[in-house]
Amino acid sequence: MTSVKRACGNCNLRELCLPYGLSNDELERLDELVTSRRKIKQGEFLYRAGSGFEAIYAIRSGFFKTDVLLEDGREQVTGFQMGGELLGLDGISTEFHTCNSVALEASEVCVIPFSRLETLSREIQTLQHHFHKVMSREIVRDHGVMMLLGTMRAEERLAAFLLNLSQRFTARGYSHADFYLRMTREEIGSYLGLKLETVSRAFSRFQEAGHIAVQQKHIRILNIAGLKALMSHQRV
Amino acid sequence: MTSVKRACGNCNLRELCLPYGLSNDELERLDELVTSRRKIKQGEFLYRAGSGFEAIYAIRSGFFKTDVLLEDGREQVTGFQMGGELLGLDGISTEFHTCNSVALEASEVCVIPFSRLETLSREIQTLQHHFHKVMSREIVRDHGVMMLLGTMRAEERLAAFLLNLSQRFTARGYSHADFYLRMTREEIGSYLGLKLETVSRAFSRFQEAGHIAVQQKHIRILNIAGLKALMSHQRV
DNA sequence: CGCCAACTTGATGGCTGTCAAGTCAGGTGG
DNA sequence: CCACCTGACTTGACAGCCATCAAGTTGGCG
Repeated sequence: MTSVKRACGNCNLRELCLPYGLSNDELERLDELVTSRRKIKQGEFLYRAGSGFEAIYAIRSGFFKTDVLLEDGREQVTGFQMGGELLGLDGISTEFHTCNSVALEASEVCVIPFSRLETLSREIQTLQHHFHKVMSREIVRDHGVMMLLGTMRAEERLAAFLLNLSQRFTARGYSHADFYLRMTREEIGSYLGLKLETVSRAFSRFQEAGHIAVQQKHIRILNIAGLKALMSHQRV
Repeated sequence: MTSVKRACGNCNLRELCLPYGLSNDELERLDELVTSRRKIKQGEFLYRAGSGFEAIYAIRSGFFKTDVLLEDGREQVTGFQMGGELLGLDGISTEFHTCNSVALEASEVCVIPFSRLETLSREIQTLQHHFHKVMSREIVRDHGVMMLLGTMRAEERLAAFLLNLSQRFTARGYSHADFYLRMTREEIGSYLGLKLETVSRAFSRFQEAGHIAVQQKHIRILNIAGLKALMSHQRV
């Protein structure tokens, strides 16, 4: 844990994160709340299913996955998170986390003590409303994943996944067409409800079709329209 | 629309709904906010994807489904909702609803104007916290559906679905083992990522195995342990 | 340099989708 | 009151997508 001054005011992710829309005065009050950061090494847990819930976390740098485990060992990756996104919202419900959060690369998060966030959002309407929007956005995102898992075929799922990543990298100022995957094929597969071999085969077919260039985790998107077209095919 | 006094104070669903945990004084203040109700006939929309968001809705009686449509016509049912549950949380994010909400039987909902709910939850900490819990619970529920869609086989999905319904009926004072489905096989299938024929076959197999008795939409659970056991089988 | 995890590719099989035909139940109108 | 009609459901046959099993390749790291 490290402590910081001006956590949010100086953060270049603030437009993607909790401080969105706050005035300078309000930002300062949020800064008083976000006083500690945590560094997480690759492979380490930010929190585990079953652990007590006290804070939510804003990703300052790095990349995470969240997953749920069934008693029999089956794993479902529920999401991949990057800078500016919030982690831990699942814990509010029961005061315990219900999923695991694992860093897929060396990362740093801002710790946001939840009860203090609630206090502050009782005082700052903008903050309150934006927080509600963030939670709602997560629900909408989850509906998109259900759609993906419930109705799409393997190649559609992977195309949707790549387009989603591309879009989020763009929003953070990175290339939309050239990026490194932080997760393994198995983790992609778990997220998409597929086996790693199926993911690998789909990558290969995309490459053969000239839609992307794959070199292990290095992805270059060559034909965005081609990927988008893949998603409008009905299940035959 | 009808107007009411003492909307929540007299409602027997209040322990399952938004008023949970409020004092009598606080309940009265919530009652001032929940002043109108809406009756929805079977098959009618409570709201549609794309329509403006102004309020969330608490189900006073009846049964709903929510679904998302893809441009090419594919439908994903994202949930089935019953008394005491909140509808419309998806709309907070963008000020527009992102899914459709359809009554599966004649229903009645309490209209909760959202901006007024935010105002009140800035004043009543208990309400604020409980609302956050409800949103978080929805996120956790969605993760459960992802797990179901991503890792479970057809019979496991249907068993999980029946057990979930049973549990929710129990919480509302109905029989856990004898109930009527409000949705069609096709809607169940959409929710579970299966085709209606597969749902129908799974029902038949459950019946042959003596786990349930099916007569169209009338379901009797004969062997809960048998259903639960179905869910612990690894994908072969 | 060697080891290991991650990945790719091929062969095969099974679960579930698809297509088709038939059954059932509820509602309407004569 | 009953015949008819329609939507919902069931059941069977078959096929295809993806999982499984297996073997080989690549790249990173000690």
